[in-house]
Amino acid sequence: MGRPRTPLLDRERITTTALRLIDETGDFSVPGIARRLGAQTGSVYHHVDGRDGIVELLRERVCAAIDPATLELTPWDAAVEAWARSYRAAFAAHPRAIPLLMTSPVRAPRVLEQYERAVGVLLAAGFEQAEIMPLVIALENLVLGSALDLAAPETMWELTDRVPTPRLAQALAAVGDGRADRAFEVGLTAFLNHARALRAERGRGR
Amino acid sequence: MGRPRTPLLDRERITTTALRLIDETGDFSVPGIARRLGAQTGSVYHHVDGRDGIVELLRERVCAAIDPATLELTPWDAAVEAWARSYRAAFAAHPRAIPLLMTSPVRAPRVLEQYERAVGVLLAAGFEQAEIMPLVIALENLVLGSALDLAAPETMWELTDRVPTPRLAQALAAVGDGRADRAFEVGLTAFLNHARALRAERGRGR
DNA sequence: CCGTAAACCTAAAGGCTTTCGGTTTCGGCA
DNA sequence: TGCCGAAACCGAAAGCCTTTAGGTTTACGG
Repeated sequence: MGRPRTPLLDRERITTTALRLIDETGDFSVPGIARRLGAQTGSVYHHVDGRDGIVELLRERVCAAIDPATLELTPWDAAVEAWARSYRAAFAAHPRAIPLLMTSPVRAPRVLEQYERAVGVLLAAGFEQAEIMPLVIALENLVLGSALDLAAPETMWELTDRVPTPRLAQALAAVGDGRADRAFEVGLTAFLNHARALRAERGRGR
Repeated sequence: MGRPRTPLLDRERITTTALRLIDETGDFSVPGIARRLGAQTGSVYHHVDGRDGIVELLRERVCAAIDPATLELTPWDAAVEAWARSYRAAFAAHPRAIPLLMTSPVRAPRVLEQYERAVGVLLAAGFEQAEIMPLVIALENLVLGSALDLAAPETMWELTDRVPTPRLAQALAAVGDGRADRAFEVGLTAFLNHARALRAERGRGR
């Protein structure tokens, strides 16, 4: 025992292992990570700020895949659309991590920066202060909601014979596999059209 | 010990206690329920199908507040709008329960029936099979997403001094308390406009 | 009156998160 | 070169949780 000649653990490896566990099993635990890395449970706590700290590292890792350049596109609606797509793609790469990330506050600097810049884009586009957050939140709901649906492909609704739902079953069959993606497209188009209309209205008002 | 003269536990009381625990603390546990009801932990399992069973009872209880009559309104978009509002209001009454309900499959018959009827409304309105589920899912994302934001009012984004986010902070301040509600309104309006446009397009095509 | 089912208790297994102290190794400084 | 503190791991344990199993008392139907 004692300090090993080559370190077994570091934040990088802990994050990678946690993400792998989530991709495979849908969840992670500190003992699980330690087992995979050949260490004892307690040792993990020397590198990481508890379980919640690992979740925050996961958020950073997953969100690193969001392309920051999207928010520099012009015009503003192209930026918003590209950002939303990149945002969603990042989460779609690790669907089972989404329930974990949705229900804890965002502390990750990289993510906060992105929101800061998104607000900047909408400000520059001429939206008013008070209507910006509702727009951002609505967009976030859209991204996370459809990403969550991606996490539970089949079992979102558990149709049983006890409750007859023929039309629901038929509609589900008609849309096929990519239903979460279709829902995202529907929501995104609706959002963008509405935002453009809002802005045009504001332009007329001045 | 042994069987008590007046029962301590039943599904009704277990559900109520669980919901109260969630409203107060944000979570529930089987021992917690048992303590409140003056029983032992194990006894709860005689009435309920494990912890997941309690979650499903909670879903039934929360969704019982959705007004089924909304889906009988005409025209179709009035029905959809009223349903969405009632759906959201039901969840908003117990915001802290939402994370629990979002991440487990829906088995509750009452909820499945509602979706069945919602599909029926859209079918009757003339939408095509393949586009119905995307619409329903997009609406569901909207409702649940904004309800989730309701659950974590202040701490959704944890602004720190380490990461400067002046514009985000200002936008948050500008919208004030009802930001989740505003986001819902934005999303709902966008959704309804888009759905109406889709249907009109479909009507022209025929 | 008796047997069975219901409802509760006691007990325990096994998992998880987190903390604490002990032990070994490494790196810098005299 | 020698030493000391910090870093990194182990071992152990507390305290929580979920779930199962078996024992005990009460209620009810025949």
